Amino acid sequence: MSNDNIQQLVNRYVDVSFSVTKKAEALITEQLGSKLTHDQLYIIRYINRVGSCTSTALAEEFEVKKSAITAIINRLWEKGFIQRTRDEKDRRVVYLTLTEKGEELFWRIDKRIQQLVEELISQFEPSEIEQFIETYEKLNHALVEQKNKK
Amino acid sequence: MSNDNIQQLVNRYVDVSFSVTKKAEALITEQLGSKLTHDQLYIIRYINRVGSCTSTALAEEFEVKKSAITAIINRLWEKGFIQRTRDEKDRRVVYLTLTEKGEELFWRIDKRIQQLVEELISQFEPSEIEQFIETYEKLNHALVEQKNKK
DNA sequence: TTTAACTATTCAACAATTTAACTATAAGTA
DNA sequence: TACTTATAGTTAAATTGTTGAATAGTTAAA
Repeated sequence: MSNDNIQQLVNRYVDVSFSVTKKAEALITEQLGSKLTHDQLYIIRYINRVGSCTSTALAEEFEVKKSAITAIINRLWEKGFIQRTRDEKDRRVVYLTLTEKGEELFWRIDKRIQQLVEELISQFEPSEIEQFIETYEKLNHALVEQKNKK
Repeated sequence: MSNDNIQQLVNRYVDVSFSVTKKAEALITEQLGSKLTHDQLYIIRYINRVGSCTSTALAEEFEVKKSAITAIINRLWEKGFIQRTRDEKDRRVVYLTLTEKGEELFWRIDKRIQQLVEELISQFEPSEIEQFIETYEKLNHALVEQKNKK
């Protein structure tokens, strides 16, 4: 593939992924109200999925330092969305879980997001969506490989 | 499409787009050194493409307030990567352009990014990439439509 | 000419991030 | 057992990006 072609592909990809992310987050902002930031929603979404996890796990998952996680968790804890529970066996470890209030909030926001997505994807063939996400996941895998090579 | 299917698609999409963005930015971080942040690179990339633009245009393009742009531009200006030029006809307007130093920096980083992408996309069929970006652009378009509806 | 609109900036407040230092706990070793 | 090293999490200072409100200067409209 020629340099010009690659240049064009990079530009198209960067533009469209940037634009889509921005627009999707703008849509979701209305659902978040002033209760959560996007990063906070991502964290809550993750904890909801795994049920319970540690700061270290979150830091690895989100590829940031642990102190960054502490800061976000503190804010969510102050708002009453997250609980901290010390492990009795290993007292260094703190397990993070959603409170009932946190679960309820996430459930409500997630439902609204699904409604928005439903409107959106009705315009696509299911096979096109499937192919799109598959290629995206393949790209993700290729990035992991490239990272491991170094 | 059933609710469960939509739920699954949303989850897969959010996960993979988040993951790819993180990993791509991690790869690029090494190229940026301590000279630029990612947002600063996005801004420089845009100005490089259009040649010259205003704060207002950047604020619209990046969907943030003008004061956020002023802050970023100030930092890039302090580092000597960006020039400000007042419009003589309409003295409210300030045109932003890259300095020679800014152009040279962007050129160097962009070249490295292309090399990285080249390694990556060699693993894909050109038609698969083309289809992927087309669907992505279609999604972007659908988001614009949905936004305008409101 | 006065009023309204627009362009950009400043400032205060907050969120997310990194780096470095620190506390507490657990595990390994001599 | 006592010393050392490693791990989990937090704290504090500094930087960056963000919003919202206020402001200065300029242009357009009434």
